[in-house]
Formats: sequence, C-alpha cells, structure tokens
Amino acid sequence: MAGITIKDIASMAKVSTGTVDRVLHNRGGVSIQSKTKVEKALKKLNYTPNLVARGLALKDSYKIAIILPKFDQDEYWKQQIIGIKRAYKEIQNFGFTIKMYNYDFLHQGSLDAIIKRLKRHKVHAAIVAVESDQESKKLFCFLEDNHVFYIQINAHIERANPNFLSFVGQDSFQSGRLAAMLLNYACHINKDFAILHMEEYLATSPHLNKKQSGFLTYLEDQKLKSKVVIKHIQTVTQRDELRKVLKGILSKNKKLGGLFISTSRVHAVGEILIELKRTDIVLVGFDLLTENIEILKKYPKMFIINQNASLQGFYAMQFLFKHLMQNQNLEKIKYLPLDIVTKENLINHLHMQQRDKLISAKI
Amino acid sequence: MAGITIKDIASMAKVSTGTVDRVLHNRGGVSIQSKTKVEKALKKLNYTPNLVARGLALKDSYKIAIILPKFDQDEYWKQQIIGIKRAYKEIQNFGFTIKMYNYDFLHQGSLDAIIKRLKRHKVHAAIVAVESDQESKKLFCFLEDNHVFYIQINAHIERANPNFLSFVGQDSFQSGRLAAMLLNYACHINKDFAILHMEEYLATSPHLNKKQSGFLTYLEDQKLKSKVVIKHIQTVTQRDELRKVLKGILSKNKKLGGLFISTSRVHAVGEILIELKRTDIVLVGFDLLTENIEILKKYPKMFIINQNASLQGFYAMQFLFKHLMQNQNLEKIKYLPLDIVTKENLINHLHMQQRDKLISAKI
DNA sequence: AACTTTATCGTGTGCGCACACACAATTTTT
DNA sequence: AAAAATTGTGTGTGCGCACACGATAAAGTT
Repeated sequence: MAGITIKDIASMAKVSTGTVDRVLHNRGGVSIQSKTKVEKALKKLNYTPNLVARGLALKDSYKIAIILPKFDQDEYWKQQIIGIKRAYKEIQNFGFTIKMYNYDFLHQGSLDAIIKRLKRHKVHAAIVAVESDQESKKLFCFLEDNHVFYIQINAHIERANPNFLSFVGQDSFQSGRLAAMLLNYACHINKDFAILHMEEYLATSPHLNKKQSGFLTYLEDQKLKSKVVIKHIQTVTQRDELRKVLKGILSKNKKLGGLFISTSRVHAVGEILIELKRTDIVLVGFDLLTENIEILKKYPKMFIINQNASLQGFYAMQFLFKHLMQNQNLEKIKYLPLDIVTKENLINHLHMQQRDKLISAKI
Repeated sequence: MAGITIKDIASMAKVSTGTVDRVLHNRGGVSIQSKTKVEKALKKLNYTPNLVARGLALKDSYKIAIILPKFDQDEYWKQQIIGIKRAYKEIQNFGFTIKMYNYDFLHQGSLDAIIKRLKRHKVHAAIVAVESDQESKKLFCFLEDNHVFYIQINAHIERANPNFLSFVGQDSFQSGRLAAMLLNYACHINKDFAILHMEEYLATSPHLNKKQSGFLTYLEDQKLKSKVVIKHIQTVTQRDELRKVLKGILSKNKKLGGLFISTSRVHAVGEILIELKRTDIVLVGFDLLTENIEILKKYPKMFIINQNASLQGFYAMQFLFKHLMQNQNLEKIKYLPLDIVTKENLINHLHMQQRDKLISAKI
C-alpha cells in the first residue's frame, strides 16, 4: 500500500522523476501526453507522498504567522500558545516555522503595524484571533490579497474569503445548554437560577450572549418554569462589590438553586458563597484555572466546563499542517469537546494539563 | 534553538559525523576523549535529532507487533484498532511497520502459536492485550528474552520486567466513583441504587470489581446511607431474562433512584425501562456504542461514561514512538480521560468518532 | 623487521523528495 | 537559412541521519 515513490511513478509512466514532480506540483512545462501518462500511474499505484522526505526537502519553507492579542498574563491566551507550540513541536521538522505577532487589544492602529510586519516577512499561512471590528477587516483583506491561508480561532467572523480555511473554537451555545442541564440535574428542589456574566471587557460579550441563550433554550425545551436572574458584572476584581450583588440575588430569590457563571471567574463566587454559608447553591463555571481547581476541591457541588484552550491552538496548527502538507479538506467549523470536570474526575484532567506544561517548558 | 545537526556537533567537537553518530547510539569504538568532547557539544548546543531525517534514513526498521484477542465483531476491540491505525498513520513514514497478531480468547495454546510467529518475524516492540493467566506468562517471558519492549493495554498485569514500558488503560475504580457521583447528583429523592454487571465472560470481572468498589467507596465517603443491590447477568442477549431481573429489582426496592450498568449493555436496560414506563430511574453506563447513542437520545436521564477505546490504542502507539524514537521517559501508567456524555453534549463526541472512522477507512 | 590485530575515526551512500540547472527538441524570429 | 526564444525532459544536489566500509595509527605477534 505505502512505499510507492515518485521513482515508481516515473518508471511506470516512462518519464523522469523530474517530470513526475512537475505534474505533482503543477509547475507546467509538461506535454499533455506525459501529463496523462503520469496521472494514470499516480492513480493506478495510489501514490501518496512520503511526508518525512518532503519535510526534509522543504526545510523551513512554510512560514506561519500567529496573530494574537497581547495578553501575556491571561491564562487563557497562555494556553492557546501552549497548544500551538505543542503542535508545532510535532511538525517543526516538516519544514514549518512559526512567528508570533501580538497586537494591543485596546490600542487603535496596532493591527496596522502587524500588517506592515507581515508584508515584510512573506508568510504562507496564519492563525488569527481577532474580534469583529473595523480593524480586523483590513487584516483579512491583506491576507486575501497576498494569498495567505488562515485559520480563525476564538472568534468566528463570517466572511466570504477564499483563503479562510476553518474556524476552531468553542461552541458557546452548546456550553450554555450543557450548563443548564447540569444545574437541572443537580438541583433537586429549588429550580430557579441566576446567570452571572463577569467580564470587564464588553468585547467578549458575543460569547456570553450565546452561552446565555443556550442556557435559556435548554430550560424552555425542558419546559421548566424556572425564574432566571441575569447580571453583568464588570468590576471583576472587587470582591466587596461581588459580595453585595450575590447577597442581593440570594435575598430576593428564595428558590434559587444554582448559579451559572459564564466566564472563568467562578472561583470568586465560590469563595464568597462559602463565607456566606450558602454552599447549598450549585455552581457551574468555565475553565480549569488554578483558582478554579482550588475551589472545585473545596466546594460541595460544583461543575467546571472545561474548554481546554490549549486544544484550540493545537487543532489550529494541526489543521494548517493537514491543509498545507496533505491537501486534506478541512471542516469549516471545528468545535472543541466540552469536558465536564468535577471533584471526582478532576485528576484525569490535571494529568493532561501537566503534560501540556511539561511540553511547553521544553520548547 | 532547533536546527542543530550532527554536523554542528561534529565541527564543535572537532570529530567526524560518524563519531558523533557512534556516541549518540552507543555503538562503541570511540575513545574517551572524543566521547566527552562530543557529549559536551551535545549538551552545549542542546541537540535534538531531526526525527524527519531519522525516519527517512531508517526506512522500515521498527517492526511493531500488535497482539490482541480475536474479536472481529466486538466494537470495543474494533476501536482499539482504529486508534492504533490512527497513530500508525501519523508515524508510518518514520520507519515503522505494524503487524497484527490475533489469538483466540478461548482456545488454549493459541498464544503459543503467536509466539512462534513472533520468533520468525523479529519484532522490536509490541502492544499487548492479554488477561492475567498462565498462557500470558509465556508470552511475557518470550518478550523479555528477546529484548522486545512492550506496552500493555486493557489489562494491567504487574510484572517486574525491564522491557515493560507502560500500561495504557482505563481507571476502573475512578469510573465507578464517577458513576456514583453522577447518580448522587441526579437522583433527588430516592437514593438507593443497583449495580448490574452484564457480561458473559467472567474473564473481565477484575474490571467490573474495580468499578464496583469505586462506586461503593464514593457512597461511603459521602456518608450516604444508600442501599445498593448488586446483580451479575451472564445471559446478556436474552431480553426476557433481563426484563425479569429488572422487574424483580424494581418491585423489591421502592426507593430505587438509579441503575449503574458496569458494561456497555446499558441500552438493553434503557429499552426495557421505557417499556415498563419507569424512566424515572436514572441510568449510568459505559461506551458510546451505536445502540447506546440511540437510547441516550431517547431516555430522559442517562449518562454514558465514555472510555474512548480508540484513545487507548492511540496512546499505546504514541508511547512506543516516544520511547523508540525520542528516548522519552514514559509514565508507567497512563489512564484515559473519563468523558461524561449526555444528550446535550453528545454531538461533540460524535464528531470525534466520525473523524476516527474516516481516518481508519482511509488506511 | 615484517606482519597481524585492534582501537579509533573519516568518508561515502542512500532514504524520498523538491528544486535548480543542463541540455535537447522544437518553434519562432531575424 | 541561421539565430534566438521557447518548450519538454533528464540529471544532479542537498535536506539530516544511519550505517557500511575503508583508512589510519598504535599496539601486539612472529
């Protein structure tokens, strides 16, 4: 099955390996007769290129740009980079090189500077994480004009662009549904809920809205007559403020059974509920951050929906590899699996995180 | 960082590439002076071999034996093979070849025949799935004597063998704990449970026992005063028999809230409960088989703990690769993640299965 | 002194591919 | 008709590595 080389093709088609190569890569300069002969042989022997040899021959000929917001501190973006590097390690010997481009999330014109640098560096493909605004349009136009294929991560911006390959990201709607289901299963008597959006930047609100509508849709589908209180909290670092809000919700809603925190700030809520001795409330939040792991161990009934951010970067790189080197057709949308983490199965997920960290440290 | 080759090492140590190669592979025939010089250079430049080039140079020099029971029909074993093939596809160009060896689970002496074939074929490494009995001991001795490294999957047989690399498999105890937790969360009023072991072959009972003790341990830890009925059903294909058992359990235990089926036969239980109009009972079972997917969609409250059998084979192959080609130290035990699948997040897991099937079809 | 043996080390080749270059055959231009 | 441009093909090289083979020098043997 395997082991067919261009030599085999050449000898079957009675041409040289050079001609086979020209046909394979559409380099032109081949007569119609030779071309058809080669193509027949390719089909007959079911030729697939040896990627190992190709990678060796190519040697640093695929430059990939990674375009991310400049959030050095943020664990979420750190994990993206970990995943990207993990995939990169697997494919770097195949002739790939990556280059990071970080833009300032808040500073206008920051993306313009990136575009200038991209022009100089002549990249072949890109992984892009931008929000849907005026600036990003420029970037996509640039990529289009320069025939740079790209994968979007994090935010999916609809755009009829022939160079757009895939969106890799989380299914916010489904994760909201899942959260509602978990609360419904875990809350026995009190079936009223609250949704807390804890996020300082409004830019991420599309995600949060999708989570919210997923949550509400589930309750409707199940025909549950639950009351749902919805709050948006922008002052995420101020503990007192949060305590006040929580107290308010608890006192006004006597039948409250669960809280859905649509971001990764669930640990703050958990700590306050322990203070207030209201750990009867079931919690659902996102992301296996260090703080969330700690609270998950302590808090009686709590679920973390883990989006495994590192997988997002990992899949994005892997998709590029598949496209550039294997001519594989990619799914236009790739949703990450939604892992449900509790005290009981936490250890398995920690193992996987550990591995990621080890790998990224080595790079 | 990367891009250091043996040439660089050779020129820094002022020896030839041949000598560097001899040091790298402990081939001997190198003076102490040269060896230390080379080793210094290796450390200083932080050399890592280019696996792509190595794979090209090696060309079919790693023969790997896959030793599995002959269960062509069983979906579980099919998935193992899918995972193995998926990993194989990723590494086949690196000079690996695999060969399947299927033994008859029930037939005495079947493993002996395998050993004879292994002797002829001169394999370098193996992935082994055997139960702990007399026969398997012979196999392990053979592997040991012939310096064949091996990974165990499915069943972990303790053995002080220098050629044993890793066990890759499921954490049965934890999966039992997880099942108990799910039932505890999902059952609101009736906190009595039943455990059903539905399995014709007694050989797999060590797994089932571990699941059972994990289940019971959780209940103890939580100080729940639940009654737990335990039944072992060997006549798994006879629907009437099963109906009788279920009816018996239901009539005798009025406070029954959930059923834990320790195998993949949960679909049969679900169908009967629908017939009996007792879908108030919460179900927990294993494995995303086609039948289980169907019942999962229909049944009101049900969890599938998915062990992702294909991952088991996948990791096993990947471990061999890491060991043989990257000299990486392997974890002695690698547990698979326990995915919790419900109606709501089913779609994500189906995507992954789909991908696996596509890949395996191509091979 | 003329050998053989042994330890140590360098060189060369090929893995399969991409690509540059050389050269021949053919067509177009002068 | 000769010169120039174009097209079609074959050959050669290198990517980094593993490994066979041969070369060299030192040590041992007759």
